[in-house]
Amino acid sequence: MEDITVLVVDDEARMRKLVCDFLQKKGYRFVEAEDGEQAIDRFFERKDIDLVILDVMMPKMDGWAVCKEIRQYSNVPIIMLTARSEERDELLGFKLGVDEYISKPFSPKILMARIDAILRRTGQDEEAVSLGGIVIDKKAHLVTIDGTPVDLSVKEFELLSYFMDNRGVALSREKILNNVWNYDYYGDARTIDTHVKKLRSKMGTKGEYIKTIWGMGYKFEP
Amino acid sequence: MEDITVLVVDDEARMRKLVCDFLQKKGYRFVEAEDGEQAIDRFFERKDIDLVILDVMMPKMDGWAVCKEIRQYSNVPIIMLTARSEERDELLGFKLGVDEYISKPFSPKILMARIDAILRRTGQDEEAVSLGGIVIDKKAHLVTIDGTPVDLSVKEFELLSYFMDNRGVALSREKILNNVWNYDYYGDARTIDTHVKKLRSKMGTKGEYIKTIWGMGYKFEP
DNA sequence: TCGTTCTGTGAATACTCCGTGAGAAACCGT
DNA sequence: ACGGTTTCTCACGGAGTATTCACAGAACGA
Repeated sequence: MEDITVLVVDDEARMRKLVCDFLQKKGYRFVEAEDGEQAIDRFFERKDIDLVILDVMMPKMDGWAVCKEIRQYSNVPIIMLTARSEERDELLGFKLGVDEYISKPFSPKILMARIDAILRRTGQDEEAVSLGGIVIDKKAHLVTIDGTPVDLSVKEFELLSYFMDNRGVALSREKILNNVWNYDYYGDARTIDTHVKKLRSKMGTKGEYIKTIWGMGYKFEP
Repeated sequence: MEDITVLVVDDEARMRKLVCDFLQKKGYRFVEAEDGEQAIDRFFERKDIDLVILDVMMPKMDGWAVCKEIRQYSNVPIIMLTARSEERDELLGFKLGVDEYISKPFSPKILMARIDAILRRTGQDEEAVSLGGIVIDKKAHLVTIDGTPVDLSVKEFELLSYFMDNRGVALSREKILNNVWNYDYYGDARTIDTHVKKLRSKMGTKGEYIKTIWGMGYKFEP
């Protein structure tokens, strides 16, 4: 696969190495973190993490806490590594938005199979998303509306992309800033508005898909 | 478990009945469609379908086409029923956004287990609270009464949300202020009344669900 | 019944938030 | 370095909302 980056979080170096070796063999890129805090830092530093593999038991900040924090701002798929598969933990995890569980010890084959399945399911390596006549091809960085290509800047593209990944969901400005802009970006609130304006105008009639929710933010709804 | 509606699409009446019987036993509501076109109609007629079970082989419009069409506008989970599990089909399906495959013949137990798993995973039974014809979807920031959407301001939305989370509980003005407004808000007591008034009027007949408790506060009771 | 207390209501006011355009700043390829 | 493009900032006007207030009328208790 091309350019899929996986964040591997585990306090045991041996375990990290094991997982990373297999990831490398499969052609994925990876980033390591040895505790929860580092994981959060790494995740928000880089904006291109496509999948997180997370150990539950860790010093400083355990896997649940990391998961919760990440979920505040991102829908990135998360695989949890647990020492044992306890039913209770699984329920907690589902609430927090964990996508998959693997209990140690596991065979790397299983891990890789799950990774593939999740990426396929969440469409990280999908070619194009199509919604109500709007086709957005992340890989080609191309957008067409009803067949005719639309010229978007990078920010506009990312904004539209974020909207389309979250259709029907009310998105606060804060959330949009944290996802489309850098995590630590503290700019003017009007910035988003300006980009939304340009997007809307470039989208023609379909610009109405981007709805304003007064006092709240925006929502994309085809 | 409450008020989950499943759309069952299959051209064989026998198969539909089999699936629906089990759905009913599990307490799910269901809608049937016997071909692709009907499926699309049913799906967009009602806006409350939480899950689609879709046969691949059908006259007029096959399962793939239905899936593609639905995916243009909705992220609803889709389970595909296939005659055989062919690798190629699975790949196509994943691209189209199919959430799960089950190949015929299958045991109803398996089907039910998958349904539960998917609903849990996609969290369709979270977030949206439904009471007496009023559906409030916090994620989409959307309220519908008997199917028709109602336009609420943010404050009204939060107030209704608070009421619905505390149905049957007598709520003092102080409590409402502390929960819906900032806890350091020291405004006029009439403020709440005004908002309740607007809420009631926007809710039509269902406005009566918000009952006044004289000398005390309000209570929401569908 | 009557007075008191509390609530419903409509209008007026104060306020917050959004859309917009112009321009500054950063970025990029040449 | 230069010109064009993209991104960001800012201030303003208008739209939409929250809050206040005064008053009428309902509920309650004596």
